[in-house]
Amino acid sequence: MENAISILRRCGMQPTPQRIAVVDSVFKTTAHPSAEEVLKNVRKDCPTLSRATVYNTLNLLVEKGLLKAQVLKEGSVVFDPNIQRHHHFVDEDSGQIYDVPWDTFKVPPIDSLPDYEITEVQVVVRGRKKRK
Amino acid sequence: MENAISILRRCGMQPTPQRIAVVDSVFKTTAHPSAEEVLKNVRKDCPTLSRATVYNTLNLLVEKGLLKAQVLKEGSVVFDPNIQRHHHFVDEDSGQIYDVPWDTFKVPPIDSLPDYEITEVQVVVRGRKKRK
DNA sequence: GTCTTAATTTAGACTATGTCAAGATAGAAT
DNA sequence: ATTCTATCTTGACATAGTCTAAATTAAGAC
Repeated sequence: MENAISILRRCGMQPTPQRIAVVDSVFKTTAHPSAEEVLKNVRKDCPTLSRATVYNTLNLLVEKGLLKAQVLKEGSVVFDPNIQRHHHFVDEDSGQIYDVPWDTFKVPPIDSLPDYEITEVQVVVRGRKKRK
Repeated sequence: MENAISILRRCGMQPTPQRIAVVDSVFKTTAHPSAEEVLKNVRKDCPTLSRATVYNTLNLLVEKGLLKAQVLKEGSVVFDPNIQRHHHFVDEDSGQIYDVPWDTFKVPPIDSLPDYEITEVQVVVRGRKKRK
């Protein structure tokens, strides 16, 4: 993983200890954490970290395009460091979210919405583990 | 639209005035309302309707399979009376959600997750109106 | 180093969505 | 009429997220 400090520098954010900790937490996982989960994780090392700082940092990173906010599960937005286009699989029992490679599905270009600018297309697959 | 009373009867729920009003509101629209929006709508006619009754009724209808809960926008689940499989387009500015016919996309069967039971597959398209 | 200013962080208040339990109410059955 | 069950309401609670004002921290000028 790229250095947290250089990620922050790259988008013109001062690399404070709080931000470094948030970036470390969210960029080193593929678990699609919510802001509250990031807060809980980072507070283990940095107990005074405030909720507002986590939300500010994550939202700034989304604005800068280094992180993608995804609406995939009930109750909270999750954050995805994978900004290449891809699909998602959601385990409806555990809530776990997995990336699905882009070329798993052939999504044709959308020509039927000429006065809209399409910002995102993805296939969302939901399912649960079979019990044998 | 099918009669609200018969919708309720069909899934073994007593057709009380509150439930009839909720069913009327959510089945006669294609606007994908949230529970809070349903509450607000129905309260115009039935001001004593409680929040819990709306949530109970909507969740019961989802359990019975007459309504589908969709996680498509930040902050709240929306309810969709269209239970045939289809895709969705989300206007990221207005928050409006539109149904997209199933055969707009060719989604191949998913063979790569043999120990999962797939409960839902849909393409989610997001975009915003072009300003000319 | 000190001062000034700008950026950042913090705590806490606040709002919105959603759940839950306890009591009140209404219907149906006897 | 009485009982049993289903439903509804109120209000408390939980969680996600935003906002603000004050405190901290860092940066730049001198």
